[in-house]
Amino acid sequence: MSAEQPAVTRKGRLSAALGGDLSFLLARANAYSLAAGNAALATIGLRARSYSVLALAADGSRPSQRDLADFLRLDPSQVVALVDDLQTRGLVAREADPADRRTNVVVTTAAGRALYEQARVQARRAEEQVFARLSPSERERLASLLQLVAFPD
Amino acid sequence: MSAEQPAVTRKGRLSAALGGDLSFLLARANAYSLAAGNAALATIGLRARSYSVLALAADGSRPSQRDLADFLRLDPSQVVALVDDLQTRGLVAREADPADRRTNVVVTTAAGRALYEQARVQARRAEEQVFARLSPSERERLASLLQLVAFPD
DNA sequence: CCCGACAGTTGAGATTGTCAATTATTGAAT
DNA sequence: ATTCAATAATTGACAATCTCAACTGTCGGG
Repeated sequence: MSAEQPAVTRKGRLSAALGGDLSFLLARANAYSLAAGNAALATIGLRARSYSVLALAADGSRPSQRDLADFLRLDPSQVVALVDDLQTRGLVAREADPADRRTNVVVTTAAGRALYEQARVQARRAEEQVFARLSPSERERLASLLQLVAFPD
Repeated sequence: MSAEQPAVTRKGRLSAALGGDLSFLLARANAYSLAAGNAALATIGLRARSYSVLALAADGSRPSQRDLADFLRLDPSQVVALVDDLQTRGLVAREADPADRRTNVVVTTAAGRALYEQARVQARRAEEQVFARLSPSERERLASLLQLVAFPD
């Protein structure tokens, strides 16, 4: 016990109402994670959002914009803006889907892949910092619990 | 196993890049939680944000706006807008802090407490739905892991 | 008394979330 | 073959949120 805290701390007092609220904890943890991610990625001109699009495009899975919208839980119109931006910067390209002419497949350029490699390092750095207090096994446990919430198939 | 899924599902393919990324899982889980919360609270004219302010004001801890900003991880100017709104609707009031004239203490009115009781029911309903796939002990485990991330004292 | 720090407020601009409407295309049912 | 509901992408509009800078009044220490 540190000696310089009041008997009832401010955080302690406020925790009563929302402190055990999973939704609140999720929101606050996410706020930290987002802030750290954006800060780390700012050095290379990306935001968490654009990084996630770049990452999905970079792994060769050839996602459609619809795929991206579903997976990232974004409105399709947001994906348009994100891909527009990355495309203008020469990091990704829209390719026609031979099987369906309505569909655009998003792929990375060489420059996009190169930047993604750098971005990954930064993203990892941010994640390391945000989840520093969790052991590897705790991180796995957290991931599998979050999976159940994030993918309620 | 349903018969109409391709051998490699779309989700499965995309999961490769970000699927194990704690930051991404956090973001996606939070998106669900926020959407469910806002939907449930919309019936009584609140959003997750205003609900959280109301909740903190309602439990008698007499938080200052600074306390609210820190706890909810908001910019102080956002708290101004939130309290303005709740105050205009007669749900909370700003009280002078006798110990520090710079500080406003946010308290609930009778109407605010009454609405909060209704809101709590809705918030619980939303939470129940978002975390339906977690057992009580899994929820506790998740909460304690998130605490470490959300409050990195 | 002075002065750096803090609480609250205002205002601005960027980012994100949400929704409606439009075009081109698809796939399925006539 | 033709029609038609559903889908992918896009555009546009608007609300909500985030982030920052500047300003006022107050506090607390030197």
